[in-house]
Amino acid sequence: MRPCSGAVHYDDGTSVIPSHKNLRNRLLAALTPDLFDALCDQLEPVPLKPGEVLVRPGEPIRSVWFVESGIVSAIANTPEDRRIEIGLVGNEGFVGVPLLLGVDRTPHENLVQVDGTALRLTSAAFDEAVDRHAALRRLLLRYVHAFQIQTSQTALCNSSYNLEERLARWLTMCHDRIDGDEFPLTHEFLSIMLGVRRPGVTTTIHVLEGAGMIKARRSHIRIVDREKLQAAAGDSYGVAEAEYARIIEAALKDSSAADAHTGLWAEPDAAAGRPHIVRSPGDIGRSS
Amino acid sequence: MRPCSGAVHYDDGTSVIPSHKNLRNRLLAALTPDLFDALCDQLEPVPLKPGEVLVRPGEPIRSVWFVESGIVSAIANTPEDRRIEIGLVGNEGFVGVPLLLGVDRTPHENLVQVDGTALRLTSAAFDEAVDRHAALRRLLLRYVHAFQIQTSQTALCNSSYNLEERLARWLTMCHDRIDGDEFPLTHEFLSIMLGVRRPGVTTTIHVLEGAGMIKARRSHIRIVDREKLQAAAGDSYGVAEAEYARIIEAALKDSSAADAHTGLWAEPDAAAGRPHIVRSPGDIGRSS
DNA sequence: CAGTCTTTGTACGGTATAGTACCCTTAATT
DNA sequence: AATTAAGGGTACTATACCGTACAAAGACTG
Repeated sequence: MRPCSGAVHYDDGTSVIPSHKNLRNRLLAALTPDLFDALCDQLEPVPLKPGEVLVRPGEPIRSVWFVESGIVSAIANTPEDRRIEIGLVGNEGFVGVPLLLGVDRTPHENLVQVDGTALRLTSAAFDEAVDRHAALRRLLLRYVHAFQIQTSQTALCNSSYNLEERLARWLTMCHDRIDGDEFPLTHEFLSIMLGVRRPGVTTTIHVLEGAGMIKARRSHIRIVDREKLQAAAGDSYGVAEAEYARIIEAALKDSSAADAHTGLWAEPDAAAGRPHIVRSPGDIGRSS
Repeated sequence: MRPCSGAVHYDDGTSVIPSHKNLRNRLLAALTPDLFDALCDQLEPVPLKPGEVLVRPGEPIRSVWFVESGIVSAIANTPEDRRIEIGLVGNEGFVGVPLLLGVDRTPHENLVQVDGTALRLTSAAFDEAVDRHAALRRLLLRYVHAFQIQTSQTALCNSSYNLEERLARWLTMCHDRIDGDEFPLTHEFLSIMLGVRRPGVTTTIHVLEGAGMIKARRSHIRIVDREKLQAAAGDSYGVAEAEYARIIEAALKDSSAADAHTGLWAEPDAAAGRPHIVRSPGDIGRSS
């Protein structure tokens, strides 16, 4: 197995050369080692800094990012600059979906929310890879569907769930995408994402905190009782996560290990060299 | 040019055998005659009846529908049966996007809203066609992007525009997808689509009617002043429509007529045998 | 340590929409 | 023509959230 072109530096000071064995991105991990090898040389490990804009509205998308850690927001906006978050991307997905669909730019935006790392592929290399490898293309297109469902569920939540439920959903979704139980987050930022007033976020956070679900520090939120938090989200959480599990993860279990025909690898996590919590969205009731 | 396997019956009593010359679906019309011919035999003209459910949540999608006339809603829902519309499909699109993405079912629903006709393709025939014809696949994937933008904009609207703007947007979008200026529509139905109370729709319709934008009859709404209506929608209307124009329509104009490489046909409307209004979404300020 | 900026806490009136109830009109059915 | 159902109009209170303002607390900066 060939090493990739650079090292990924983790928060704890360790760094690794990405290989199929220590991948944290679940899409890449689902590829067969052969297929991953074919991509490996072109994948460049890059840090994701909070506030960094990966995709700017109306400007050509130059790369795709397979998120290894951290969280990236997808944001819709209007000419008069109203904005709202329409989806989250963590290590279960990738940023740059329009390129896969043959579109070079989009009116939307991708913004790093929680810092981390990604494996970056130039648009040219990506185009070539999906053109050449049907298994890769098929897998990523399934992810497009999953993301479409996430967007739609966000739309539904924004209009028929109250702020408490939506905030609980959002925090639960973040929790799915990070290691550990705490992440940096200001009320101001949250208010933009959820499309509500900032003081509204403050008081709602107090409600969740009062119920013992979370613990808020300045610029940080820690998930204390994941189960309760998810219950507070109600049915606003779950549909999109179940769909991801069905079409990305369950599909892997169906195929035999390293099935040459599908090009997908059956048990990515079993081979993971770096220990990390396998945080499956929809893994309901997981204890922290 | 081979005729298709059946006839399409229009409301006015006429009926035609679909061919590339009288297509009303803008995606199919964008294909080269050669490519359309290859599909033609498998396209079955079917009526779309109001209330008909084309895609049921969680059940296998058996066909795709290229809409020729009428309007189909895409609806998101939760287990506890909250629902909201996340997009409209008319003759600019097709129903059954998940199949293109390699997914056989979806938690969402597709419901006929305004009656019309479609050209239906079985999922097997569709799979084979997109597998064989890269030009078709590329075109339809671009539509997936356009639809994703529409969904996202809907999400944005639902949370940051008031009912009057959203209703104006919705009616404008319907107007883009029908012939003429009137379509059947109950307040009850609208209230479900927009995720609001039925009486709220009634009073808001009165506002738009009072401003001379629309005329409401029992179960029907007629667009009287499209320009004003669109202005009332403000920036809630336009982003998705501009994106469709950019990636589907503008892309056609860039390529030369019947460009064998792209497989797309440059000027579909120039060859249209049946006269109909070319109603381009985003054709701002068109007079009725 | 003082100054300054960011983030968070709190308050208060204002408004859009929810929830509900009830009645009237129009259309379809017999 | 009488009956029934569907669609639409109106009214009332309730509430979730907005807009705004301002102060307190925490975190950097010289």
